[in-house]
Amino acid sequence: MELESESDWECAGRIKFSGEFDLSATLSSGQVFHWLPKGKGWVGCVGSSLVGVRQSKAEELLVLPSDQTDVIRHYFRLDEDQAAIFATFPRNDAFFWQAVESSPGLRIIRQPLWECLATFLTSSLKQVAHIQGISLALRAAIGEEHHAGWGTGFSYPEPRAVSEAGESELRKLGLGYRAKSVALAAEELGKGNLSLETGRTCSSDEELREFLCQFHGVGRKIAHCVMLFGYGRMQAFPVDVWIERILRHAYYQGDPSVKASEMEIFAGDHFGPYAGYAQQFLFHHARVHLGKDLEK
DNA sequence: AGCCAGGAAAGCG
DNA sequence: CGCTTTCATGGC
Repeated sequence: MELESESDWECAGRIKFSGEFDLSATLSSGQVFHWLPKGKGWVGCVGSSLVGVRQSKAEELLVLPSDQTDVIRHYFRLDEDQAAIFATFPRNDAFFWQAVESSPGLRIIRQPLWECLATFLTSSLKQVAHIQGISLALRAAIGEEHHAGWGTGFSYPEPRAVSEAGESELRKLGLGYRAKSVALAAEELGKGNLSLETGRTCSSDEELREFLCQFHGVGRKIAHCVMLFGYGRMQAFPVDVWIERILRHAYYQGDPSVKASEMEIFAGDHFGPYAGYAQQFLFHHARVHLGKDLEK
């Protein structure tokens, strides 16, 4: 089955939701890196479940197998009151709303914690296309293969499996110097005396960030990515090179002396409790629509 | 406080 | 085909 014909989706589950949602844009927006387009939809794993998803209408998703609809609804935050979130954004920021308008259907995904941490550890100083390649190679080499009549996919390997593979194996998969960080984190978590679940109980964002920064290779940027895409801390605002460029351009008249730390504070202040959500619009807009023009 | 290694491929001309 | 850049961090 190539998921190309209507009959391939006949037994799919159906999710009706309200608000803006763009499946393709969300899966290609640099928060998750392993989904592959197939036929009219996308195939990938959510945790250890192989899932096929297709946007059949503006406000409808088809899900294979049909018993994964709840998982997918949760994964893409389709149960959230999006209008209420949009209402928290600053109304008088024309630049920001232009970024929203260019892809209003972007949503923040709720990712499993370990694969989120490991993936962003491998993402440092790499391009999205490259992270995708490594991410898939790692899953295919160490992860578990899942089959369905309509497709195949690999789940992200558990910490134990990554730790057993070791740093040298990860290097062979193209992780470079990042292999050390991933191997160390896998070792730490595989032993079982430390769990990422502990982070869920942190009462403040600062506490959670400090918890995450204990891992080798995790600084503020990666911590904020895991907080936003994994823990659902919607105010976490990762400042990477793209965000730095776009904020400098839009809010600081291109002033090169403004530092990332200052931008972080400004963002929380300016965009509010869903600053991380706002970041995703700005990031996507910077990459897709502005690109090189931003340099000047 | 600022600089630089580390590591590989995509993205440019 | 070569050169630069790349969703950073840790250590000096």
